[in-house]
Amino acid sequence: MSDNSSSEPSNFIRNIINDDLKNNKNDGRVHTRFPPEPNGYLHIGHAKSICLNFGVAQDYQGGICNLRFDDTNPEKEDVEYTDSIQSDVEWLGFDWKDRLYFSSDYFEKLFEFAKQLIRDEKAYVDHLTADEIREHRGSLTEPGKPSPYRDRSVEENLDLFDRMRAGEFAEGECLLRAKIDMASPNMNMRDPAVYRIKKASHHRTGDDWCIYPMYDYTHCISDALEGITHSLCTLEFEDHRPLYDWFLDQLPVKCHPQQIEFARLNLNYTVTSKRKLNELVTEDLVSGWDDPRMPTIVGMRRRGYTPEAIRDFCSRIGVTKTDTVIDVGVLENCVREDLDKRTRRVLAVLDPLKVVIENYPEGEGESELLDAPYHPNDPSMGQRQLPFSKVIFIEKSDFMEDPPKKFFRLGPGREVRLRYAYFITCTDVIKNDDGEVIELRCTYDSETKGGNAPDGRKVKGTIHWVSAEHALKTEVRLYDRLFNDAKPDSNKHEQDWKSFINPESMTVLQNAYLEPSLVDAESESLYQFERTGYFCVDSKDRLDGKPVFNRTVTLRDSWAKQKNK
RNA sequence: UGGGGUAUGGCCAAGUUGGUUAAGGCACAUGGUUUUGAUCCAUGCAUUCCGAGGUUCGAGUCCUCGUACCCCAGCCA
Repeated sequence: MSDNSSSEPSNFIRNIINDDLKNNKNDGRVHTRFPPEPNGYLHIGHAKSICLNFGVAQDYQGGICNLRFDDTNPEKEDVEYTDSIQSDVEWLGFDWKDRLYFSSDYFEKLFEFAKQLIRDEKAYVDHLTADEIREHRGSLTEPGKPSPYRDRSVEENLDLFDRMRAGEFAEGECLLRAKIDMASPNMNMRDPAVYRIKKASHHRTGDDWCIYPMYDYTHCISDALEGITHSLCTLEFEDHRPLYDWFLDQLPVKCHPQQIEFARLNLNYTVTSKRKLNELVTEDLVSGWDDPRMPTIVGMRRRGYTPEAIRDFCSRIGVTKTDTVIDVGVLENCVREDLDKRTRRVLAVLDPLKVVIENYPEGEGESELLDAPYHPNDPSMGQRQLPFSKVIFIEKSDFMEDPPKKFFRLGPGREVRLRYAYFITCTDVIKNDDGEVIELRCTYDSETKGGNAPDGRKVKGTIHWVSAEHALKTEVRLYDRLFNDAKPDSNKHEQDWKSFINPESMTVLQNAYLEPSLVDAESESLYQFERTGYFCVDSKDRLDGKPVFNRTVTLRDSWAKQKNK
């Protein structure tokens, strides 16, 4: 196995692994795992962990990464989640090969190990109630007190534990605890629970068990059984490391993985707590886990984010132990960067303004086809033909009756270029009774076909358009950030975080006119609508058989900045 | 003095055992190219590394004392 030689930036975890390799620790193996609990959908925060665990493994020759479900709490878990998680990890571009594991597969071994702990007088069955246990635990500044059941005999404990498994006790009546140190300054070491009674059926083991092992006990042993070398987890488990090590030190396992903690991902303007995401879904504040505004993998996918962009994002933000908040703009920028090179450009008018070209031939069938490349900087993407005719639509925002000095677009008497078509000059403005501009009259210069004037005259603005008679009219959804506040997830907003939901996070346009080539756009396919943004075909909804488009992200807009000055 | 962590520009983040000019990305600013006010290209952007002392020829890197913030009292993970 060789040192990390990829282009991935160095980070403290890679440095540790490099050192381990140098010292021939773990016989030169690098073996990680991604260990989600199947109790919800994966989100951008998980993507960071996935990219780290799978990424680190694949950058070392022979390195491997397992997918393991930490499924020790049947009340919260479900196959819906084991399925979606696998599909998400796969979509992100990672492959666990034949190494799909479940902690529940180790239940029998875990049970035997627990008996070993009892025999070694390292665990006991406690009959205190949950409240009593809390009282005995002490506080952050005061030591705990031992349970009166702490010194039961090995025989009694063994018997009681067997009877727990046999279902002789009610939930909460008793539990198995590790016997460590009730006075430890580390709360996790004050005789933590090892097994509790839950008369719930498990999504994989059904009703085989009525006692279930706790995370701390299960996780380290699962890692050891799988031969994991580096067990990467988030910072809040730092205090659990002594316990992780304690269990493995007591038990006859040959492998003792090294737990290394890194900071979880925080993104501004978004929430990533499972509880909150769940609330958004159950309270119908969004359309589901895959609502394009959700920071879930399925949501981002439906929004048009690509695995490449998400992976790039994860590598850009780095891996450290510093508690930070990443600007969501970084993610959006990764998406723009990836989409810029991979999408075909098309013309789409989202907020239409009718334009009649008065000197263009009139009548049925009076139209022509204009060549238009799919990507100005990448000829290999080919081209299509755009139908042009007397009546077209342009973007309302591309016309101003009284334009400021730096406005390059259309105005009374002004000339602009219609992309890949002709120069047009606005000759008349038609308004309704409310004074609202409802139609423009223009003339075109037939010499400028394709967009260049033979006389060499220049035009400042180029705008997009769509032929009215040929346009594909369909639904386009404009998505924006779900929250207005930069920190909806902070403690301060524990109560009112939902009040920061951006009322304009989704705008449905029923009146969008797209170039006709888009009728056949495939589900999930990505485009750039020139001058407005990147869009993808929604994977679920259609409108009268026609594709519906979701805005993935806008284009950078220096004009908008200019305006705000 | 409960315990465990973290502090490098607006946001991230390199900085292998102290060695000479503090990487890179994002953002921002300014110019150039451009039939997308997009892309692309160029340039600029920390006399300073939470603070104060100290060691040293030399410290972001070592020592001391402070300060701020995060995590921990589920039979959740």
